[in-house]
Amino acid sequence: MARPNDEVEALLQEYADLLAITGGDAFKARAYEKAARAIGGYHEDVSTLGVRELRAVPGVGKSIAEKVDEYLRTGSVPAFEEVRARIPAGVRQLITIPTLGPKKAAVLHDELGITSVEELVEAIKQERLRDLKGFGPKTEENILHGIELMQQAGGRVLLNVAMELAEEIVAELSEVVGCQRCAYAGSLRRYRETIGDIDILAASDDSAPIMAALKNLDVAGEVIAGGEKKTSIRTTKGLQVDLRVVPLQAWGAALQYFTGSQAHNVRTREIAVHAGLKLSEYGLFDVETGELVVSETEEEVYRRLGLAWVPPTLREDRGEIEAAARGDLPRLVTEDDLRGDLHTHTDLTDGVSTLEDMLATAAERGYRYYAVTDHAPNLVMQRMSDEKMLAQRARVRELDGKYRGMRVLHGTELNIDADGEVDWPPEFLAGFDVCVASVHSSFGQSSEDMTRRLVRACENPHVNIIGHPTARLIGRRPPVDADLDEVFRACARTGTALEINSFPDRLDLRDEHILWAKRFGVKFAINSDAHSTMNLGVIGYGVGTAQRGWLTPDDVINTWPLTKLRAFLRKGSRRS
DNA sequence: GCCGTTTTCGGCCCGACTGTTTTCAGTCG
Repeated sequence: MARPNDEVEALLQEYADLLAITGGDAFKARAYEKAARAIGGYHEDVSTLGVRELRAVPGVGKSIAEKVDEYLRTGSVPAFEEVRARIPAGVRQLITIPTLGPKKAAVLHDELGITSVEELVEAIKQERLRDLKGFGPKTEENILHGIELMQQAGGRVLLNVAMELAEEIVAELSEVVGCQRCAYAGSLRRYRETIGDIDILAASDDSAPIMAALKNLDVAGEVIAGGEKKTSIRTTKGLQVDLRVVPLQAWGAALQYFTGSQAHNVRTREIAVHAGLKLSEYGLFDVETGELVVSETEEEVYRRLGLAWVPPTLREDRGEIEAAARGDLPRLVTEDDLRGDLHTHTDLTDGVSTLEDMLATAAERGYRYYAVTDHAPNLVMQRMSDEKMLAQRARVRELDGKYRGMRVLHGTELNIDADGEVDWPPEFLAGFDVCVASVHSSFGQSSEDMTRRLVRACENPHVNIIGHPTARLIGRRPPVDADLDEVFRACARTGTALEINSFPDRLDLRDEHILWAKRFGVKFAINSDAHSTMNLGVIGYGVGTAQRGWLTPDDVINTWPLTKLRAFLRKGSRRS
């Protein structure tokens, strides 16, 4: 399901890397990087665009537009092939080793003829790096260590793993005497689906005790770097934690800077430069006088740049800068907007908590309505039967409104089979208040078959929500291959919502797909897919993902009042 | 290579830390 945009992004990034390795104009390499990012995040499918339209993509000029066009038409670009022929793919691999960048990789290739990570390890063993200028014993050690790390870990961890650790660290550091403020920033604050390292920011006049506290954490494995303003450790499990300590008066500028993303920061700094200002983690300064303009809060920094405060989940340079400048950033959906959860399980199937416990916990969260959606019989291992389901429904009706007045909906999670059919005949399905339908098998179907399968499920008048639409498991199973344009169109046409499944290893749909689907007029349901009372809280990760997809409360059916929701659940064809 | 109510030339985001250096290049975020 590689989007043409993703493919072109990868191609341009590769060329940028190779340019960096071959030396020459560093700005040229940066221009390709910038264009790569812009195309990766561009809302239109680049394979449908000609040279003129490609040039409308920010950062894409005549030269890159022509190369992209050529690539899309012929599958190759001579300029790229030429540099590829000179720099073996293995050399590019070298720069993925931490502490080894393009300059050192070039030296290794040019001086020693090294073309792969394996050859590099061998060369170090043979002490062949000893004579190279700029390579000392510590460099060798760092390279070997970096290779080791790369081999034992994919590097990134799931959002919840990083979040739990970060909250612990923030709590610990906040206790240090002299610590005036402490918070996590970085991709974690932006709710990216996986996290490469944890960024912690603290405010204090005396950084030493806070740095020491970080190094002394139980989870601290090794110290990667330790300075007055910045300290980096690696936890015993291999996750890097960066701590920056700034004076309290620089808090806003520092938080803005360390939240990123890099692309967003480049944009904000460019705006500063054009206004005769300089933006750094210490504040916004007047270039002429060197005087500090603002720095205490993020709001002030953005305002002085002529921008509304940008929610962290939007800071990816996907149009939020322009929207902030125009003053029409979306009013993003929040966890408080959610009136209910529409995909949950009990111990009747594979959940571990009873119906009563789930309802009690849901009611405590303040939900106004809540759907119980246990698995249907076609997932044979769940041992569902008509009798069990009807008995549960009777119990649900008894408990409806008994927990703080919360309305309880009776639903099910159907299984979309390889042909797009679901469990039970229509007359039985009609008895449910809400039906989620999901793919649980035959993940490897062709794009054509999978598309037909999902569209068929949407066309079923009883299917209200497509559960975890791409069925991916982050780091373990790729998304199914389908023509998402077709699927999104079918959802919009039939009044079928797409789920944003909040489980941290799913987060499915993902942010970019949400943005994409929204343009078709699709509605969404942010669900926990909870299998125990403990899981109901994961819905916060789904909300973060929805925000990354620019969703407002109106886009999300489980923020709606129950009467409006019920009307949606009747779908167009069954409107009474 | 891109881009322009400072511009079609001359800029391009900014700073911390490390390691190998005697004043700075490379890497990272």
